[in-house]
Amino acid sequence: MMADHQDLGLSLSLNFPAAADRNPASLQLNLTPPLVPSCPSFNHPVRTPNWPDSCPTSSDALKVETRSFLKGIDVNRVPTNAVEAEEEAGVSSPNSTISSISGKRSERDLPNENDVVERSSSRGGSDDEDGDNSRKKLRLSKDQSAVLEESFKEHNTLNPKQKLALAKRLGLRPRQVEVWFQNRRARTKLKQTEVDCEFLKRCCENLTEENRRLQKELQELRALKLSPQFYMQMTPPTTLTMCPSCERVAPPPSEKPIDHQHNRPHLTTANQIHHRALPFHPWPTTANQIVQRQMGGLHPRS
DNA sequence: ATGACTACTTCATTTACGTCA
DNA sequence: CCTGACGTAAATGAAGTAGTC
Repeated sequence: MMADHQDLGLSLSLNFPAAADRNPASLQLNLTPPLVPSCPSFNHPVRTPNWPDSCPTSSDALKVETRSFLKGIDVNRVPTNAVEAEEEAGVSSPNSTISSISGKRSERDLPNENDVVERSSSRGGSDDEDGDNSRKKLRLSKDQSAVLEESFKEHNTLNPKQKLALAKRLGLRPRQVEVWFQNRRARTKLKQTEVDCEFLKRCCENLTEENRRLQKELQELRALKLSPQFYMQMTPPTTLTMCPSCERVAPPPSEKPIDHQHNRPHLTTANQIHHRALPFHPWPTTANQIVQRQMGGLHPRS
């Protein structure tokens, strides 16, 4: 039932054409969060917005909600007084029920008899007709889920006003809306983690492969070096050098330096100094370099 | 200015329930 | 019908921020 990455709108595309050439099936990842215009500007009244790494992504979670059990039956319709009761409480945090009753966090953390009674009545009051304290897990209707998804696409956190409005609109308790957003954020994060994990796995595989290839190349070069007749014919050993400006491997000294960015020979003097090739360091120093090297080879900027 | 306290939020984790194969 | 797997609503606790005194 769990939708795959695409279903959750977490399809990623890394935009590394060179990598696609190498392994076309491998990376269509896009780790940049999708544009959610209202995300960064979302104004949380109390706390500085804590935007997750990945903003809500797509509407495809809607596709997920197509199971037969939904069938349009709204099992969660609560009497409007349930919403209003919580509205009157003025808050709807996870602890709102308690804090609105006790008024003190410390008391909330130390449940007492009233606590239990209040919890069961406020959380499942309208749901638990039989009056026992067991929580009833209720399915949200297709429509409710759709609206919540739409709202989540706009902003993945809610301020109290939005929460109340949404709850009223959906006929849910604000607490339910809040929990839904909480769980939705968790699902988004989980999916993103899975995608990131997969991506790093691919990076690791590619690095391993590259390492294997380089080891082999090194072995071959050593063999050639030990071969006397070949050794005599060889031009002086060259080390890979890299242009610090354009990050291309520099041509051998016999060749004219090329200005890759403009596809013409480098100018001499000042420009030449600027583009003086430095020894190529095979090990990338930043994660970005790793990714670039993995995906784009030696010259990711091209 | 500073610290204690309160009220509120978020996230991570766990629990419990509904559905399906 | 039973059962285990899975998805998810809800509960819980910890930690953080902001306002007030």
